[in-house]
Amino acid sequence: MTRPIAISDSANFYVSAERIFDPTLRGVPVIVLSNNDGCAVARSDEAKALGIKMGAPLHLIRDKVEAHGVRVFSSNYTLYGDISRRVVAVYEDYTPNVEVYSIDECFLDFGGLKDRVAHAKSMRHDVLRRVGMPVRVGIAATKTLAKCANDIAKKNPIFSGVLDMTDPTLADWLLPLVPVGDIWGIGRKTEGKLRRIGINSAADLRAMPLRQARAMGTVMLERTVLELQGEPCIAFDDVEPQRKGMAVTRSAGTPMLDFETVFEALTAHATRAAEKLRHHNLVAGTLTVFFHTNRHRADKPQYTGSRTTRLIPMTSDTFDLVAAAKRCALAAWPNTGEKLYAFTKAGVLLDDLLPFEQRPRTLFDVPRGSPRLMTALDQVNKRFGKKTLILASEGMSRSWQLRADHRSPRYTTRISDLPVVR
DNA sequence: TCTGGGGTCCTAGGACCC
DNA sequence: TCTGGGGTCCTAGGACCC
Repeated sequence: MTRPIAISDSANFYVSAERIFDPTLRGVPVIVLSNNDGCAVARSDEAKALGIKMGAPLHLIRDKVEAHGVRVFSSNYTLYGDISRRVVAVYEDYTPNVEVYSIDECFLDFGGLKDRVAHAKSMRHDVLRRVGMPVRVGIAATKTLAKCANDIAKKNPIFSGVLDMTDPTLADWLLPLVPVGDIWGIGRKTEGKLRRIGINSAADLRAMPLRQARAMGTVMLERTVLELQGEPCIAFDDVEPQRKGMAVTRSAGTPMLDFETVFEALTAHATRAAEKLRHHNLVAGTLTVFFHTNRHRADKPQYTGSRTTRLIPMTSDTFDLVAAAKRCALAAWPNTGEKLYAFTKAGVLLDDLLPFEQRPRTLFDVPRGSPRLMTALDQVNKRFGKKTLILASEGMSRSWQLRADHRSPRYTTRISDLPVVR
């Protein structure tokens, strides 16, 4: 038999992270908003019970929020990232192999254990005691089955947060309980297709002929069927893969009406992208810029601008990226009258990433950009705080900057954010 | 008034080659 | 009259994930 895999995920991760430091949030409805305070992306159980859906726009649920005194937070990624690292550190005490899958989920190698359930339970208690984060664990022969087990444990308190579904007989009993749309890898479109032919649960999908799965979906659907049958197709992978692209995109707090403002935002995004590249010791070969108007406003003029350019030689230099972004933005700018469009979102995408050492050299490999200046820039901004040194083209008005009206203190990473106790 | 951000993988189809 | 076949590479777009 293959090595059992566990997946551990945090309950309502962002909300639980907020609750660690503010006990008054426990037992009451809490939501955490997406960037720009747009949508609810995390909800406490109490908020879910009020009927607040995942991704609900704040302006559409305002009444409910006010009527029930829902506590509202802007997202505080600095805090969540730090809590996530602490949770992973506990997992690492319980298994030699951890695959960090997302900010709140890890796959764990649970091979060679005598009593997997006891092991998972003590891990769970330890995460709660040492970090304050409630987690749930699903265990099975494949990743997809482990996700199913986790889903069942989440919805049925009888399992106390741990379900080991390694036993096939148990899987026979439980898989009919998992709706087909809740299976890992089955999204809205595929769910629709499957339900139309009478496949409604994980047990149904497991029984689907492979050829039919391949024909209806892609190899991905075929793989999902095999995984449900207990045959691993998605490898356990605890080495971080080489990332292929990165993006910095933001909605604007207020609409951007002219080129200067859009370019200020793009300067900030390209600057941030360059910082991320240097932090990972990467260079990029392609840069794309885009900006668009509000798609939810059919009554307003719509425009999407987008241009891609090669970066030769490949670079992580802020000045190079900002210059390339400006060329793209100018080329994509609408040549109609100014201020016709209200742009609400802009972004910089980088592709063809390579480790700096593996970059292709030009004939004479003339040093490009200003590596020492970039090092100095990064050091100053690290020591004196983000955005201490910026390019002038980022501007000072920051009218495009996003809203975050409800952000909690960065309790674990910024001393000045800590509340003063008298 | 107000609707997120950052990823991965797969496929189809076009361009190009011999 | 009759006009191949089989590759590779690249890109755009779809679907999915959290």
